[in-house]
Amino acid sequence: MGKTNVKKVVTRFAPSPTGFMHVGGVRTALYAWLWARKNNGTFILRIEDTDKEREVEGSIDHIKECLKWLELDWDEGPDKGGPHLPYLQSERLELYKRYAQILINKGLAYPDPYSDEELDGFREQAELHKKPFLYREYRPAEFEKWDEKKPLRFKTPEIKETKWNDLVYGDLSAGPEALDDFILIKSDGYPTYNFAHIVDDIEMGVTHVMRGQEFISSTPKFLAVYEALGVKPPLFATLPPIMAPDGKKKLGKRDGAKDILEYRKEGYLPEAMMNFLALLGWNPGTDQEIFDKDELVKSFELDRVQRSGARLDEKKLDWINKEHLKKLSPEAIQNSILEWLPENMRSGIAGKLEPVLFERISKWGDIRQMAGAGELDFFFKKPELSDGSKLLFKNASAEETVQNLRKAAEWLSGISDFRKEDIKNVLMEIADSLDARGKLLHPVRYALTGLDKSPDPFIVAEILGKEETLDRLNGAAGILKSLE
RNA sequence: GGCCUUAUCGUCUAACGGUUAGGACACUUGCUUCUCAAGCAAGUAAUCCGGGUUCGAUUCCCGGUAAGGUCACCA
Repeated sequence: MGKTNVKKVVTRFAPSPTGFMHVGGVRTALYAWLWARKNNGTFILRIEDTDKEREVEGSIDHIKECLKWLELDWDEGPDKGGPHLPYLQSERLELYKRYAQILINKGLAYPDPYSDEELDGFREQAELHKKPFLYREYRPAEFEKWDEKKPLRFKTPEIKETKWNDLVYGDLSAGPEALDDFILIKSDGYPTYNFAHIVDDIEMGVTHVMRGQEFISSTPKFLAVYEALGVKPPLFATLPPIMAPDGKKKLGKRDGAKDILEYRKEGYLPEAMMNFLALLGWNPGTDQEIFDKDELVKSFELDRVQRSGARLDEKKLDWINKEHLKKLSPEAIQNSILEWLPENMRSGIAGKLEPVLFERISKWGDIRQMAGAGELDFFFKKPELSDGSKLLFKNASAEETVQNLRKAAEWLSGISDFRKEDIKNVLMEIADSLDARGKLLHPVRYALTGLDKSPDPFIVAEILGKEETLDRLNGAAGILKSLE
């Protein structure tokens, strides 16, 4: 063994429990997890619950549920323990006060004497003069003693330009405007994010901090605190923003960001989601696009993380999901079919649906719209053929389509054992007598399912049974007839 | 408004300063199929603009422009 001077990699995911998680947060978690796993390091889950106002009940469970779904296992954190207990910031208040005291003793922290109104006034002035608001310009000449009732501010030791290195963005810098006397401890006794995360990252030995690009502008403040504390800062890896699918704005809950667990409901595989998220802002530099978990861990590199924002493209997700579905073993599909079905379909007819789903999944990699979006409903109730013209195949006339549907119904009624093989034979026989198979098969499919795209009409007919099948075919013919 | 970041097909992206600017998704077409979202084959489509450095810029520098972020007792 050589020297082990190289510090063990420690990363963390530190969400605040303020509601559901969307792809943005989960991608940050994924990258931190990938980097830890790739380096045989430690991945910590830490809950940053220092804002009592915004806290949403159940969020912590939700966060854990998301990580579990994607199999992002944490080595330290809630439910798991570890050498740095507790992992909820709200239970670490004494620690933050201790660190605050260090700064006070150095003369680098002081209580804020101003009222909210006074501060608002300062801000208005700044805006009026089209200048950034800088609290330090109003810093009191002499510091009072902190009574723990007033907010405690950091006294920026030196106003200067800041330069630092980022693992993703390279050399970064910011002007002196980025430095200000920000709040360390709020008047309610809780620390701010700006302070708490630094203390915890130090205490927990975090070596790599991954977070969104919105933190670039506050990094100079963080660095000033590290310096004041006399601690070497960790390495920063800033992640590019994820943009909303339509607009150009950063993806946020307001503009339709989805709860990540919605995707689970819609039938996406966790591995597909992981694959998709990994590629949203990173690429391996090869043509490979489909990765399983192990391949991702192996291939992931911070220096191939993208710098520009990426738009969320669900079409790509669909494709990746399909590729993963097609790779599933028959056993895995078999075991999962019932689970993927909507709850109201799991009993009764579900047994009959299994082969349909099985084929659909293994051959087409298709489950999402089948089960998730309720497009299996046609098995349970007659589809509404609201637009009768959709029964027509390309340039087929209504008249000939009515004839074809009637002929199909008539011929099918002659089958005694209503099985998909015979159904297919009969229908194909009629179809082949026409110029285009589509002129028969399309209207039959649409009459039975109300969909352009569906499982094959033969097995659908078998499952529906003879009576229902004939009923739907004749019904569709009737609708068309009335359109003429 | 200050500070900061980013900029290659519609989208995600590749390209030691030298490539017919590559791949994937989406789209279109053909074949096959079961009419289909699978498969196979093909096609359309991009270096934001203007200067500079260089024998040569997608690539380096400067300036515009555009987009995003940030200036909270939110994280």
